[in-house]
Amino acid sequence: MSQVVEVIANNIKRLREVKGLSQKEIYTGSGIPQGQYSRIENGKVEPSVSTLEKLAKVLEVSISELFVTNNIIEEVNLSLLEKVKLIDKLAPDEQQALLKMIDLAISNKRMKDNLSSLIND
Amino acid sequence: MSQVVEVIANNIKRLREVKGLSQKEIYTGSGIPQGQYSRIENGKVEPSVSTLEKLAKVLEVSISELFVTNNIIEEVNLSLLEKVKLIDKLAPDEQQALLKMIDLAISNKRMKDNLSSLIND
DNA sequence: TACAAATATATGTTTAACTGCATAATAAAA
DNA sequence: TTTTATTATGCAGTTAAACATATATTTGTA
Repeated sequence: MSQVVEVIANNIKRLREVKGLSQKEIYTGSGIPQGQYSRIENGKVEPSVSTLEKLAKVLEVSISELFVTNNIIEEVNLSLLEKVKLIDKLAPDEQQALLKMIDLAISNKRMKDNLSSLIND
Repeated sequence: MSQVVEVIANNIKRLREVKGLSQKEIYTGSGIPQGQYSRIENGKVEPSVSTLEKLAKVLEVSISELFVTNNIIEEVNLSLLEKVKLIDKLAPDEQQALLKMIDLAISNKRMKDNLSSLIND
């Protein structure tokens, strides 16, 4: 079974305990059958997205929180984020020009990567 | 179909396009059958977690990013953010050049804003 | 332009996995 | 031991995954 299944199982259990909820409160509150919840918390099954949605709701968290502990915001370098906000405020033509340059640099990099993989493989 | 399905579909498509990847690059790179990928990007199915895992990998994001809707990040232009993040992958000299141009454009805008406020106030 | 070939995207069908219900096994309490 | 609560499992039904096939779009060439 996937690595993620275990992560999900642990996150659910952790969140449940942190909030002082019993298993019963979770599966009754979420409408997930008890048997299924048993399998989920034991990592015996890979829950569907809609099931995770129900669980996130009773646990009062976003679905994303069931997958990882480190949020997007932590990954993204803040100054970069500020920069993005600023670019967003530029005049359309300036914005376009910048984006074109970025695209160019990126596609150029991709070409290089493809070439090197052709050579090395 | 669940609300989340649409969110996922949109996020995947957006990330793919921002990174300048074709559908083919995604489904070959992820090992997801072409037909299934078509249905996913069109929001016709609710992808399993392990499928999302594969997609997140080729898109070079965490699974949680496939779910984002109401985050602080939503204030900023998501596509723009992804694009700027790609700068990270470039060679240092190219990176610097781009960032300099961005800064230039931004400071240029500031100057304009300051001037106009001088004039108008 | 017209046509063919190639590429890209969408859909029909079978197989495998999760869900939901029923039931069983286990543990706790009286 | 009997009762009750809690957790686990067997099985039918539903849905996504995988494979095969079809449709649509793009590209190349005369």
